[in-house]
Amino acid sequence: MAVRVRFAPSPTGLLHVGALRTALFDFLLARHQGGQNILRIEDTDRSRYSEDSEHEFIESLRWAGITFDEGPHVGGPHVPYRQSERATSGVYVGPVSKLLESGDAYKAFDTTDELAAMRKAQEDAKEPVGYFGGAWRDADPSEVARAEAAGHKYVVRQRIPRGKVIAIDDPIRGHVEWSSDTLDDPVLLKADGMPTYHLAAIVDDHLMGITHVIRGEEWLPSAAKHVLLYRMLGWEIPVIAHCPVILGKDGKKLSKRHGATSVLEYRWEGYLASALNNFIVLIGWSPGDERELLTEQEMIDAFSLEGVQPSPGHFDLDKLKWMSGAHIRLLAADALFDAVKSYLEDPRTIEFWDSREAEPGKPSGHEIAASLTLLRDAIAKDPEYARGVVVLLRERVQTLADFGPGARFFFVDMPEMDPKAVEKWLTQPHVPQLFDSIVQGLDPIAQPTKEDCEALIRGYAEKHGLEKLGPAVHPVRVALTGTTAGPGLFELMELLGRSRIVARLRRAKEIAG
RNA sequence: GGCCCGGUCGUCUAGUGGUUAGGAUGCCGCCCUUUCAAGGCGGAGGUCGCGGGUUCAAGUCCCGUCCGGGCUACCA
Repeated sequence: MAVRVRFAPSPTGLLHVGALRTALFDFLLARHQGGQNILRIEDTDRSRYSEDSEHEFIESLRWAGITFDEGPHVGGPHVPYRQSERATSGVYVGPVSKLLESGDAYKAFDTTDELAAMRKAQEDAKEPVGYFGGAWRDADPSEVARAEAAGHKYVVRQRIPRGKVIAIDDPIRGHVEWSSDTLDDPVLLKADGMPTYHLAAIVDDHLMGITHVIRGEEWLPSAAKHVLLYRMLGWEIPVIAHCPVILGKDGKKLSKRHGATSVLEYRWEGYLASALNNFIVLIGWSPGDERELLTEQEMIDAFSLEGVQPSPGHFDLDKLKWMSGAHIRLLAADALFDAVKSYLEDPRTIEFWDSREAEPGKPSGHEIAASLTLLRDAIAKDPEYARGVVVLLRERVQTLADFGPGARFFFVDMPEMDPKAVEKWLTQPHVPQLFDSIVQGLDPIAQPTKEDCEALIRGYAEKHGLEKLGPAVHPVRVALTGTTAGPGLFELMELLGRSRIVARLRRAKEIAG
C-alpha cells in the first residue's frame, strides 16, 4: 500500500520555519516512498482563520519547492481539502453519531462559567485539571433529553475509558504510553457544530487514507486520545510521528530576535530555497553519513523518519548563511543569473528591503533596496554586463541580496569613495603618474582584456622598481571601486571596460591631486 | 500541581558496549594571493546534564536525580 502523508496546517498567521520542516519531512517521506503528499487546511476555528494566511502558506510552500499531489490548490479525489468545507458537507456527522450511539461519546451541556468554576476548584485542590467526570459523563439519559429539549447548547465529548494503558510506537520517539486515567474527555464537536482538531484530524486522516502522520511534538500528549478514537471508530491507526521543535540559538522559542520566523521573509532576504531547505532539514535529521550540502534528490534518497532526532534543535543563523553561500556557489552561472533576476523582478524584494529597519554596522535597508534596484535595472538594460558582474561576485556573497551592494560600483557613474581607502591609497605621491600611465596604456586598446590590464599594471610596477604589485594595484582599485575589497582587479577592469576605467581614473586623480 | 517528551564541543550532528568521541558551522592561525572572499591545511573547543549501578569494558544498558520543554481551551 502506497504511503500517503499530509501536511495539515492551521492558517492563522505566517508559515513558520518549524512548520516548513514538518512539511519538508512529509514531502521527503512521500517522495522517498513513491507515495502521495497531501495538503489539508485545518480551519475549524473560524475566528482565527485567515484567507491571506492560507495564500501565504501555499506561496511559501511553492517557493520552497514542496509539491503536493492533492490539496485545496490542486484538487484531488478527496475534495474539499478545507475542514470548514468538509464540515458543511457533513463528513463528521456520521462518525459523531456512531460514537454517540456506541456510548464512546456523550453530550455535555456545561456552560463556560461552569467549566471555569470546575477548573478553579481542581486547581485549588491540586487535582489534575480537566473534564474527567463533569456533570454529564454519567448523566441520566432523561436528564440529557430534558436539556436538549430545552434547547441548551451542548458539545460532544469523547468518553475516555478508565483503567487502560494506551501506547503509540512513534518512529521518532519510540514507545510512549499513558494510563487512560490521566486523560480527560476532550471535546469532539463544539457547540457551533464544528469539529475540534481531535475529531476532524482523525476523521480526515482516515477518509483520506493517510498512512503516516507527521506533526509537531505539541501533539504528543493528545496522541493517546487519538489512538482511542481510531479504535472506537474501528479504523486502522496510521504511523504517528512527533517532530521536535526548533528553538532560537539561545534556547528560547524562535522569535523575531533570532532573525526571520516566516519562510517568505527568508525569500526576500535572498536565501535560495534549496539552502533554506537543506539547512532546516538538518535540524533534527541527518543523512547518517557526513554529508551536509544536499540537493533535493539527495535528501529524498536518504530520508527516513527513524533518522529524525527527538531532541529539540536550535536555529543557527550563521550556519544558514554559510549554507546559503555554498548553495549559491553550487549553481551554474546561468542558473545563478536567473535566480538573481527572478529575485529582483519580484517587486516585494525591493519593498521588503525598503521597509527594513537598519542594523548597526550594516548598510541600511534603504541602501540595500537602492542597490538592488540599480542591479535590477542594469540587468534589464545590459544583461550581458550584469551577468558578468554576478558571476564575478558569486564567490563573495552569502545571499542573493548581497549582490546589490557588491555590484553597486559597476553601475553607478562614479562610485562613492570610502574616505579611509582614499586616505590610505590615493594620497601617495606616485598615484597621479600611475593613473596617467594606465590611461595612456589603455588608449590604443578598445576592449582591454584582463590580460591587457594585468600587463599594464605589472609593466608599471616593473618600470618603477616596485617590489610588490600592491602600490600599483590598490590605488587603481580604490579609484575604480571606491573601496579596498572586492573582486580581482584585472577581471573587474575587463568588465568595466575602457571608458569607465578612464573616467574613474581621471576623477580619482583630481581627488588625489 | 498532574501527564508526557528531551539532555554528545557555543550551535547542527555522527555514534545502538571496545573509537585518541568523528564531521560541519562559528572562532583563531597558516597557505594561496593585488584586496576581500572562496578554496586548501591546521588549532583551540566535549570529564557525552549529574550520581549510582550492571560489565573485563558504558555516550551507548538499568535505576535515581537535576535541568529544559510541551500539554493540561468549545485553539490548533
